[in-house]
Amino acid sequence: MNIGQASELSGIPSKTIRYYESIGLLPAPARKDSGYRDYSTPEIETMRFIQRARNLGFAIKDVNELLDLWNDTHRTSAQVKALTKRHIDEIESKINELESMRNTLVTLSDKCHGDDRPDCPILEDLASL
Amino acid sequence: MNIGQASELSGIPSKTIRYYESIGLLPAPARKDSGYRDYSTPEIETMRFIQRARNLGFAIKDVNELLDLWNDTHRTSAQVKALTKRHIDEIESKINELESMRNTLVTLSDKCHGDDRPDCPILEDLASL
DNA sequence: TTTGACCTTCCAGTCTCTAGAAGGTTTATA
DNA sequence: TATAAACCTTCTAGAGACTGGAAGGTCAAA
Repeated sequence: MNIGQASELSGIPSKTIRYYESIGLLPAPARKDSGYRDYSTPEIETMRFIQRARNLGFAIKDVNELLDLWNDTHRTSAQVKALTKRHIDEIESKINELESMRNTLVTLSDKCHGDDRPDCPILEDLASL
Repeated sequence: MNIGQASELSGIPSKTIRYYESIGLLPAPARKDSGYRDYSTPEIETMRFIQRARNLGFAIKDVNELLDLWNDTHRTSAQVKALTKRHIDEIESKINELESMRNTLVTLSDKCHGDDRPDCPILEDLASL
């Protein structure tokens, strides 16, 4: 099948499929006489795997590792769990950082009149007058 | 003062100060005979303003707007508050996205033995068998 | 046959820096 | 005074993960 249909079935835009191929995340598919890429079902499965992993926030490098583990019958579930734990830890530290920002911003915002007057605690805090 | 000291006082790396200048976030400072950049106190204040805004997650474009508002005596606090609210909304949607990822990952991870066996609900979910 | 929807490659841009190269200047020490 | 160390300069390229656009080839239907 053409890249357009592969895109629809996998949920990955055609451009991104080509990009994934260019960085080696996806193997180069067969080509038709026209030069068009020609995908088959197992390749679509791989794309869906990639798409789900990306939706869970795994970096491309991690997705690559997950694909390797997926294809390795000698993998241990400990390996997968360790990779996932690392990722969870990263997500949680990002959440904490964002929550801290949000708390500061909400506190400042609540103190700001938000009317026609120029005085504003948000700017004052940034300038730390 | 030299860029090194400006960097220490503002908390912004020298390289980043030059980068901010190159994109017009910071005005080009005076130069000494040697060609070295020569900063004075008000410029450090601007840098600190920028650094605090960046630490609160404002994008460069937003920092630029905040600087303009800071320097505009005819600004209204409503303008600042609106910009801040936009930013808070963005942060909250990122937090929600990350929390949703984390919840899924934790659920899957909890079901994974994490031992020497190869079977793993995390991979199974990604492959959606 | 021609139109429109596909497909191809390649280059550039996004965002916010950061590393490194190659070289000039200043300061401190031997 | 010589020289080494610590600064500073500009420039280019790379990170991560795409996305847009240009210029052109292919295919299916009217």
